[in-house]
Amino acid sequence: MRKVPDRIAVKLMDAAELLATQGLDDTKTEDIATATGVPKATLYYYFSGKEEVLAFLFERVLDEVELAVTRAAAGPGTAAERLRDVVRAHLQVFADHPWPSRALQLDLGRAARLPDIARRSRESFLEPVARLLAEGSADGSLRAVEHPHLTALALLGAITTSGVNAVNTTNRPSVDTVANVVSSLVLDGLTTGPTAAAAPKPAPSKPTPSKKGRR
Amino acid sequence: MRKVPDRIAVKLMDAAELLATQGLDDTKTEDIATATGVPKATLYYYFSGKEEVLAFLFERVLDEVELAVTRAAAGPGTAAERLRDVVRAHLQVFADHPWPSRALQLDLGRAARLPDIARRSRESFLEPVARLLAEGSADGSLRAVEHPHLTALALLGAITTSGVNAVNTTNRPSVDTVANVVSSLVLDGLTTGPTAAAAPKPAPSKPTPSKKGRR
DNA sequence: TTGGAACTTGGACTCGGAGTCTAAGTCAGG
DNA sequence: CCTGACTTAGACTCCGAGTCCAAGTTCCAA
Repeated sequence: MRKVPDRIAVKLMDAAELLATQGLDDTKTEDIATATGVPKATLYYYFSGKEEVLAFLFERVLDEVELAVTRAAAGPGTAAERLRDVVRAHLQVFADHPWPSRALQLDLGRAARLPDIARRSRESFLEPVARLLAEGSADGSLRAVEHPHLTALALLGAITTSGVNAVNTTNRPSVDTVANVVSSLVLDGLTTGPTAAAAPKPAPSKPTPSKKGRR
Repeated sequence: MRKVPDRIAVKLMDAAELLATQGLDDTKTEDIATATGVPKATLYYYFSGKEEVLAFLFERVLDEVELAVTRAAAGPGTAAERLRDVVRAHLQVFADHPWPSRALQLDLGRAARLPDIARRSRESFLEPVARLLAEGSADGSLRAVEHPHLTALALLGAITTSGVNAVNTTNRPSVDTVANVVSSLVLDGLTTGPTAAAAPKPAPSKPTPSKKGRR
């Protein structure tokens, strides 16, 4: 893939709406050409085909994510505060590029091969965040986690899924709303105070057959 | 789509490995025919094409998810405990069907249209879980959340992403490991104790420029 | 200024594979 | 048996991805 001129790159980001609404394979190369105003032959001059166009979008978005995440992770404040920033920054990228984000969610496997996806998400998100978790454990703002990489992966899922799908609901919530929901989910947890949380497994926990009566 | 005989359904679940490794469009209908032993003409007798085969896999997996989630949510114990069960049960379904799960992650947009995906995940997961959150707030085992639906969505992302991708790493972690990571992430949160968590927004929070010194 | 290299584009072409169709079966149940 | 649902091989159509080329245009370095 040759270096894509800005003129074309911008138009492609716009044309992502097509890909997001129709899906990649209901979109002919000609459709992309028509929608962007970039002729088919020119597209083939820069890309090996449709999929590489999607791959290009993928890279673009991921580049922004990487930048945003790295920046937020390196910011001021405790690790916990920076983790909050990371969540918000990541969601902001999706909000800035709703169509490419959706197109990627729907045709992820055609934007890149699995090893590339794995590598990219590792470098752009998982490792920075795993590092942040370690720092949080060191500065005391976060508890130590046994599997930082897996934890980061779960967090990535929470962010991407809520980020991409929130765009799609009838009354789209603001980035701040989504960011708060996710942050509060992963930082504060769902259990009430330390009471329940502090006791992960006090006993084999019989099914608590007693207090059935509600209210 | 006619009712698919079990004989064929089983073979298709197996052939999902093809779809997961090559992707749907590097897999010709003939390949599926060869891999499953079900001739192309027979496939077309039951399905309108490749995509409907994937859609069939999609439905199958989602049916199991729905069953597992509903069952876990209706089990005994506090809402918090049941939420833990929901996480584990959902992850177990992915572990039981690693190939279909991966195929779906990679070609989600070809397995179903966005509205269908939204509806299915709403019915199978989001609503049961949102209900569970409400119950937890009622029985005191979970704190009240402002956006239960969004929270459930984030949780769904955490589960699916970690569930599908954990399968793929070199040393695949056990379902229990992943379940514990996710549960502890969303139930206990990442912050240390109630200190940080208890103060969501005490003030407009200036960037805390002071305590820069670590340790 | 000029030469050439990189870029741009229209339009014609090939070709693989999705999906259709048919006709010859097989099988189950009434 | 007879009927209708299912099964299958194989030939066929047709769309659209990707190739190719030739005629430009732009840009830069010598």
